[in-house]
Amino acid sequence: MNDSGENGEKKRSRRPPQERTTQRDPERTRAAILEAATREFAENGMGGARVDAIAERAGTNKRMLYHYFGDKEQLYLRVLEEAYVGIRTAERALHIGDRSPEEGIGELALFTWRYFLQHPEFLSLLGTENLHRARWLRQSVRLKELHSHLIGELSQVLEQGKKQGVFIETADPLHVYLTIASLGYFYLSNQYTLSTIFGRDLIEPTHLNAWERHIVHVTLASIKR
Amino acid sequence: MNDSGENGEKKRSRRPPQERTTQRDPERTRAAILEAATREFAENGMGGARVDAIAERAGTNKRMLYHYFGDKEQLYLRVLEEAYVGIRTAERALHIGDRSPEEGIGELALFTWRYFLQHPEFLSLLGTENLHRARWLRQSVRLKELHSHLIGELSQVLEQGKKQGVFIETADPLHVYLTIASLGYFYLSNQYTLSTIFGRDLIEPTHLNAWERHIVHVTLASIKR
DNA sequence: CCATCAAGTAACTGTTTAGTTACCGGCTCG
DNA sequence: CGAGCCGGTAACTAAACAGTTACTTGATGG
Repeated sequence: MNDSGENGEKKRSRRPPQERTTQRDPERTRAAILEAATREFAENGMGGARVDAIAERAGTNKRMLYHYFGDKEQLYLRVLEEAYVGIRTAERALHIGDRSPEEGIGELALFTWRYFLQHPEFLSLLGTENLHRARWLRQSVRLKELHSHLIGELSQVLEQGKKQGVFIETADPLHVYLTIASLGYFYLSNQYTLSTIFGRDLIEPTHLNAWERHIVHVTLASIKR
Repeated sequence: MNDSGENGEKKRSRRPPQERTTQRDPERTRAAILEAATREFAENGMGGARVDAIAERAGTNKRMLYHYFGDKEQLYLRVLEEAYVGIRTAERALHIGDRSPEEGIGELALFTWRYFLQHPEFLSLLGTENLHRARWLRQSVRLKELHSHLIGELSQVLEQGKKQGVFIETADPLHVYLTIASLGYFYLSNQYTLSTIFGRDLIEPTHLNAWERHIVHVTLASIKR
């Protein structure tokens, strides 16, 4: 490229002042990148996210990002994995089997709705990943076993309800979970187009509360005898 | 097709042979661009879609695309508008008020599910548009009035059902539509991540049929007295 | 007390991309 | 018939982008 020439004894003096309080902290830098990447990917999708923007948001630069995560795709996969771990971990803490079957299902529905409401970035990441037909998620080994627990626990609650005669015999655990997730996901992730075409602001607290009650009502109505 | 002589007398001769059967047809070119754009935007989102790819898919080139549609954003909005017009037009042809209220709602649920199933590009476009918080749809004037008809007709059917004593008094038209749309949208648009994490191929005909029955069952169970 | 290594910075590079320009040729209407 | 318009082509350009390189700084164990 270029050598010293005029301005100094060293080979290349590209270095400006550097005012930054440079406290070194690998863990913090790593975490900052992950959090910044979560927001950037959630807001812009995989294709729209900018590596420069992630580095800037994290208060660091691209070099560190590539150092810790390899490349954009690997960083994205880490973000996605962490998002799944987040919801499944919170879900486990519910212990839906501790109450009556009806209460247990109602509680799972409430939890799912509220988690979606408080974590819009999770919904957004799911949307992006599905646009790409789970291209990155499929490569993840960590995620597969994380979900058998959910279906297992839900299955037990349903069985108990059937024995007690409160649930119909055809109730299926996967269907029940998909019903709950559908009603929460669609309402929130599509709120912008829906609010526009129907001329009603779906994110208003009144409407949010009404939909919360609706989800519990629909879920239970579909499995009660 | 080909000119004569030396071909070097003009100022600048950038022109290679040109073998194409150049039949001029503005309407066809326009339609081809729109269809190609629909596929490209659906597959890659607004950020991931490539203008060059659209032109190539349409069997034309970028110049024509900019000539007919202005720029990438305007083309995208046209694609989105056409997609909405498509589903709402097909929906109107149903005339859900012609049968019994229960049959009418069931039919709307079936129609919506099957339309989603046959038009994956529509679901994908909705996802992209919501990622961007309806940024482009909000600019559309054409779309607003298109949706009042749907809610109006649905409202009438529900009222009739309430009078006949088959539906509960609290049934709300927007909620009923959102329920139907939720169950179809989530299952299909998230099929890739869901199939991956639950280890079950949701697109298999057996599962599709089961979910179709489930949607009708849930919808009616949630409003029947 | 210095050799070494990890954390960090910013400028650079090759490629891709949206959008533009220079040019071509068939059809129609005066 | 011929002028000019409109549908069409391909090469060009400026900007943006993912990923790399050249280099600096601070801490620490021998």
